[in-house]
Amino acid sequence: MNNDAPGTHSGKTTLRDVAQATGFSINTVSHALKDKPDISAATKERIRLAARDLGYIADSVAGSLRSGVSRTIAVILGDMSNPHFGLWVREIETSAFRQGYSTLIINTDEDEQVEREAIKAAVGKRVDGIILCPTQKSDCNLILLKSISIPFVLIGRRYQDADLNYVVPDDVEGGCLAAGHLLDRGCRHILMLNGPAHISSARERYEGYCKAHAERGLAVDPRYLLSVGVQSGQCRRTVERVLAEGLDFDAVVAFSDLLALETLATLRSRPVPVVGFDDILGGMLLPVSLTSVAPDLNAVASCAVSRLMEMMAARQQKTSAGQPVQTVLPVRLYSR
Amino acid sequence: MNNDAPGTHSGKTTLRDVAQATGFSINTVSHALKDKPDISAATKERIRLAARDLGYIADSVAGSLRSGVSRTIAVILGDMSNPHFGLWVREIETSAFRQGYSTLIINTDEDEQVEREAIKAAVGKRVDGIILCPTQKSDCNLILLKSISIPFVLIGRRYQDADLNYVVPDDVEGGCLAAGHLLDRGCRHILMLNGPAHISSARERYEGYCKAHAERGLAVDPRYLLSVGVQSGQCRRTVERVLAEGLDFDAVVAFSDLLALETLATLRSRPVPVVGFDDILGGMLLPVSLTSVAPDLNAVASCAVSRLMEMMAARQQKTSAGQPVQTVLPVRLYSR
DNA sequence: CTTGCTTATATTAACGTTAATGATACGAAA
DNA sequence: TTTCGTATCATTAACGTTAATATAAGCAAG
Repeated sequence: MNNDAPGTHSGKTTLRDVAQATGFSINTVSHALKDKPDISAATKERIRLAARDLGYIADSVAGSLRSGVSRTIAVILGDMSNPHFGLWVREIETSAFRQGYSTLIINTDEDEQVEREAIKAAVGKRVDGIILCPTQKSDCNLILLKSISIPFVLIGRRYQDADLNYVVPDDVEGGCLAAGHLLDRGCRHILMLNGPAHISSARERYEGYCKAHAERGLAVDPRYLLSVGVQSGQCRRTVERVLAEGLDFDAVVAFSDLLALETLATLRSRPVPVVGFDDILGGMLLPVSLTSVAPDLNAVASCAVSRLMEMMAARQQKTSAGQPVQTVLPVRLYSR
Repeated sequence: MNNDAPGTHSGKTTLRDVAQATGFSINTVSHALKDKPDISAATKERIRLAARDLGYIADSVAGSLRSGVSRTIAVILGDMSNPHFGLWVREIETSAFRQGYSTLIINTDEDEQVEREAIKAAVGKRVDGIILCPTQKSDCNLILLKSISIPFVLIGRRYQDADLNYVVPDDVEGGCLAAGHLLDRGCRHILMLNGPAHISSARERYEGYCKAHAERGLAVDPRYLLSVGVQSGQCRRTVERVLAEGLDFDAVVAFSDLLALETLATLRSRPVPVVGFDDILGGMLLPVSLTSVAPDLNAVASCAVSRLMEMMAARQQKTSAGQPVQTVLPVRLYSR
């Protein structure tokens, strides 16, 4: 026991202070507060009391440096103020916090360069795992991420890569449900206001859209596929352009509920059925009705967290993380 | 130069690896990569190249431990999936990231105990600053926060405490604007579906509500003040109860746009004017119209970040943070 | 009565970085 | 020539924790 220390101590309480106060060694204090089995119950109690009295808060930065684990995860995605992503982040953070993990959030604004910096920032912060909704503008950030040996799970978007872990909704089925719903109501010219083609979910939803037509022996007119930026206002302009060009449509499938609602707002006068995605109205109670295709958003998020936790645990125990897990969650059509 | 190292190296690239590769000392490499002035340009360039080739990513955990700054801030609030908070977090994160800071987000669900753990987690992670929207159920977490010498800024809610730094909208004026707008339209029995009374913004908005009446020589009937939990569905029940009880009202001021929209949905049949707060529809384009009182939400968030940055800078330079800054941002009434 | 095992604690070293300080060489000024 | 500053780089120590290892005491078994 040689905690020879300067009498007074300026800053915050450290293990050393608690050690001095109790007469135990720093290591014993550390083990006691971590509830390790090799400390007697009486000692643990004494130390815990002293720590509480001194207002000790463990410095997890120092702990991380030594142990190599930070109990922090990073969530990297386009824009968390988008309700759809916001719900994910909320669920991820809550779930992680309950398991003793902190959550670092980074918005990429769908910018690949920002995404790259975000990944580097997360790695530098020594996060134990990353949940990423990739921009998918190219796969070079994916390559970067794979080159670093940090567990990560993709959410909402995926690559054709058997090594990856991801959790996505069944977007093919989703597109099929959305288009099928409208086709079965007699619509024959369904405008698809889709997301950018580099995003897997956009491609897959269009695939489902085509499938729904094919299943009913109907042809797909490619003129009805339009790509819309996700920024607000983009949709209104696109719809107005379509109207001006005189392309005739009797229904709309939109890439998100936000776009769907914007479409409804733009088409206010003419009552065209619109189907969106993500069911963001499910949690609220609004004076609008909207049909929407969605998975259980919370399930997607918590599934991603679970898988990431498994991978992080495996890594810590130096066991293999096992086979990649690729989860495709079922979607439903909601009428609100 | 004695970077005697084992030939091969398992894990990630560290300063030592770059030092070995270039023949410089670890310290020189560190200084070069941090662009300190005491390294020659040629050396900096050589080191930068080597670092890039080796895929070096600085370990900010180690850096934080040594330097005492983590370049991380924490945002602690009720529920970031609430659009109003989501916009704040989004703005805070983006603004912080641009200035080289990472953002830790913690949802308290308005639970005081969780808030306490959140603060401790943030302190343990050695964040340089905290932006907090306090639950205000009591002020014991505020006392905790003040006892730790970490800069923090309150956002959206405040205490009567001259020592605190906060950024809030002008809620008194907001309540006054909302009620005044309805009074001027001839409404005389304005139901106020307010937030819980322990929240400062709820109290202040009611103060404004009363002020608007007083300014017009009208009395306020306290039966028209109702407190509503912020969880979804609460509002519907409250409104239905009011209707059942036969309390007569000809307008509604709701504590948030979400509550306002829920009220509109509940009152669908009877067209009662409703005013909300936060103008969350401002960024979207929805097929609903809603009158709302709000500050510039992004301004609130970026103002909080600016002030926090100032305080963190002052702390780092060991200068005083100066007088507390208490910002009350103007609000406007928007008709969407 | 020793040997060996278990329990409870202490000691040592290390994580990767940066602050503080040291050292060297070179050129300018005395 | 000597001295001293300056520019450039190296060395040392420290941040606070935890893994690994050592030590001591107590007790059971041979």
